[in-house]
Amino acid sequence: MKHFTIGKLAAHTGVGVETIRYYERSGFLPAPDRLSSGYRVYGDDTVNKVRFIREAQTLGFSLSEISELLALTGNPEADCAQVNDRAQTKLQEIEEKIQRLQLMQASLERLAKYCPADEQPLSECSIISHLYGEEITHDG
Amino acid sequence: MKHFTIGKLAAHTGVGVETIRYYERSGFLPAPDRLSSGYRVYGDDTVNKVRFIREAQTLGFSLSEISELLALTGNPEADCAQVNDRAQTKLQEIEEKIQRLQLMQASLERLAKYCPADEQPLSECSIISHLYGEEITHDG
DNA sequence: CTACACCTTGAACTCTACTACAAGGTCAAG
DNA sequence: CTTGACCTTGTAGTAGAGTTCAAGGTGTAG
Repeated sequence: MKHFTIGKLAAHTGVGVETIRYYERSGFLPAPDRLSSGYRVYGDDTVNKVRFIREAQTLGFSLSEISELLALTGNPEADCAQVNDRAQTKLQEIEEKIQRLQLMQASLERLAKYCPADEQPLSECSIISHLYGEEITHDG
Repeated sequence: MKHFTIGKLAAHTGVGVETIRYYERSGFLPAPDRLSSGYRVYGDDTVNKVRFIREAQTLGFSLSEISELLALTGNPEADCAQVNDRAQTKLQEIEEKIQRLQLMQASLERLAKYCPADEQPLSECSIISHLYGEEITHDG
């Protein structure tokens, strides 16, 4: 197991040193071991943990939701029934997000299709009307 | 076209009156027409616009990113090439989000599978190790 | 043994996205 | 023609997620 100071951890994950301390302060990362000097020492598992946090954030999970995801792991006191239960809940949330994104995707694709790369009036080129089902009439 | 006061608009979209004024102040919604009394009057298109904003927020888009999405629409000065271009960019972002969510989904599903509803030590039940490719060894 | 980058703590500051409040005008019901 | 819900503006406060700053300790290269 490699070990990192906070600066190396920050460099490997692309976040600021302050952010990592903030995560610790806020309970999103466990308190690491310390050197005699007081410096924090992290294992490479923490690199993955931090990357996971950033990943999940870009997907619309708040830090406290990410905590719940992280809580599915690493707690040897919890039993599998509990983990399984929470995993199912999170899976539903993820499924919903995917479906909504796919709706948005389909709408944008339709928009792009009806807005090809030449000049046309754009009054009907609305992602919203595409999303909310008002039929457009460009082909008339 | 139905029309709404700010209160009705808020009720129809599930957001607060203050939030709608905040959206206007911040340029995410256009300034609506006013009655002689000064009351704001909205058309039902605004209902869809506000719903779209909330939808997109839960999908991890910030308000300023949502602005960009909304800017793909409703501007009769813009030409289709421009709209098409930006739509493609946004489509890529959406595609990435979907792929990451699907990765997360697969990991959680694997986690749930290896953590069935009976008691086991959870040391290996890590969504992170599932995501970041460390092979687990429950079947040994 | 002195630079200088990197570490420590704690507190203050910033930005985003609201949310609440104060002081007052509007409008429909009784 | 008053009550009370709903509207107006403007300002201030809050929560989440960092970010910056001050004052000082650590560690290593020259």
